[in-house]
Amino acid sequence: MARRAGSDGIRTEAAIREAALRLIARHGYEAMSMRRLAEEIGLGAAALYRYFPTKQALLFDLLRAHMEELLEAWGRARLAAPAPAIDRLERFTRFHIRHHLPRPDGVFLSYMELRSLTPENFAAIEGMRRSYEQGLIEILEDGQRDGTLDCIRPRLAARAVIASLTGITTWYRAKGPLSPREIEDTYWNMIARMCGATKTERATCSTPA
Amino acid sequence: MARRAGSDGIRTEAAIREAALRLIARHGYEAMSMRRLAEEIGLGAAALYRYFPTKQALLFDLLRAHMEELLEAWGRARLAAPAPAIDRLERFTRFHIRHHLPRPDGVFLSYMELRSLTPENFAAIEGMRRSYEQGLIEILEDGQRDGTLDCIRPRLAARAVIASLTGITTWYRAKGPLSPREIEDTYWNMIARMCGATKTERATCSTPA
DNA sequence: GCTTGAAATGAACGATCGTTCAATTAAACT
DNA sequence: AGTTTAATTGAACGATCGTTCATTTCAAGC
Repeated sequence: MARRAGSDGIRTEAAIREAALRLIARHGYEAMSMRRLAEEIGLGAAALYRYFPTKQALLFDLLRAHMEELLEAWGRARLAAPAPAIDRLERFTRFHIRHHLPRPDGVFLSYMELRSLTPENFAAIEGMRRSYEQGLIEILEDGQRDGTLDCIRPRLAARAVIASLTGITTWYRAKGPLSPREIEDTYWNMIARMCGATKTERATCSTPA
Repeated sequence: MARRAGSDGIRTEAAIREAALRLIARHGYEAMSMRRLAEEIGLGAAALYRYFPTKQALLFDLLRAHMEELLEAWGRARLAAPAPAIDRLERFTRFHIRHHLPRPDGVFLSYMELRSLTPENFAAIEGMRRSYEQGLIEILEDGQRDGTLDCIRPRLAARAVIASLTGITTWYRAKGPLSPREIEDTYWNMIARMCGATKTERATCSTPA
C-alpha cells in the first residue's frame, strides 16, 4: 500500500528495526510476536517478510548492526591520540560510555539475546565482541610496557572494566541527577585506579571531544 | 503416579525448580514451555500445576529464592569481622564471588528475566536487589569515615563493583584455567584500588574461610 | 483387603505463534 | 492512459502455547 508518500522502503526497514529493538529489549525475543511488531508500525504481519526473511534473521541483523556500529565507531575514535597507554585507556573509557549511553536497548539485546541466536549467528556476534575486548586488552598490556598502567591480569581487568562500564546502561536515566560527563569522569577515575595508572593521576582531563 | 519410591513431593518440587532454572537461563522465560519443562523431569505438563499455580508464579519463585539465598548468606557472612571498612569490602568481594560462581543460571535469570515479571513481583525483587546494593554502599561510606577507603561517589562505585563482580559468571568455567581463588585475589586487588584502599595494600590475604 | 487422599495423567480448550500465498493496491515508468 | 513493478493485505496452515479437568494410578492407614 505504501500509504505515506515518503515511504521508500528503506524508511520502513529502519522503522521495523527501531520498533523491534525496543520491543525485544522490553519483552524479550520469544515474547515479541511478529504481529505485535507489525502493528507497532502500522503494517500487517505479512509485510515484515518483505524486509526480513525470518524472525531469527531480524534478531541477528539487529545484533550485527549493533556490533558493527560499535567496532566502526571505536575504529574511528582510536585513530587519534597515539602514545601513552593511560591516555588510550581514558579514551576507551569515555568512548565506551558515550557510545552506549544512547543505546540502552541495543546493549541489553546484545547481552540478553545471544542465547536466542543460531550457533553460526552466535559465533559471528561473539567474534565481534571478542575483537572489541581484545582492543582493550592490548591497551592494558601496552600500559605494562610503557609503564603508565599496572594490571596484574590484563585479560581479567579488561572484562572487569567492560562489565562495569556496560552496567551503566542498566541504571542510567537521561532525566536522572547525573550528567554523562559526571559519569564519565567518575568511571575514569575508578578505572584508572583499578588499572594501576601511575602517571598524570591528577591530569585526567585530557578529554577528547 | 509417583513412580519413584523416594518421591515425596518436596523432591519433585526441587527437581522442577532446578530444571526450570536451567531451561529459562538457556532459552529464556517465554521460550521455555511447561511441556518441555515437565518432560525434562519425566512428568506430564499437568503435573506441574500441583506445585506451581502458574508459570509466572514459578518464575517469581525462582527469582525470590535466588535473592533470599543471597541476602541470607550475606547476612551471615557480614556478622564476622567488624571494624575497618577495607576489611569488610574484602569480605564482600570474596563473598560475592564465592556465592555467585556456583549459581550462574540464577544470576543470569535475576538479571535477564526481571522484565518478565508482573509489576508487583518486579517491585519485590527490585527491593531485595537494592537492599543488597545498599549494604555495599554503606561499607564504602564507612570507609570514607574511618579513612581506609576513598571513593568519590560511593553509590556509583557500588554499582561498578557489583557489575564487574557479577560479570564474572558470564565467562567463568569450572574447567577453565583460573581457580576461584585466583579470581578472588585478582578482583580484590582491582576493587581495592578502585575504591581507594589506603591501608594494608599488601596484606590483602586476611581471607576468611 | 478396603478405603482414603494425594500424585499424575491424557485429552481438550481457546489463543497465539511464525510463516506462506494468492490476490490486491499503490506507485513509478513509458 | 496503460503497463509494470513494488508494497501490502487477509486468510489460512500446522504447530505450540498455558491451563483446566475428569479420570486413573499409586502409596499409605486401618
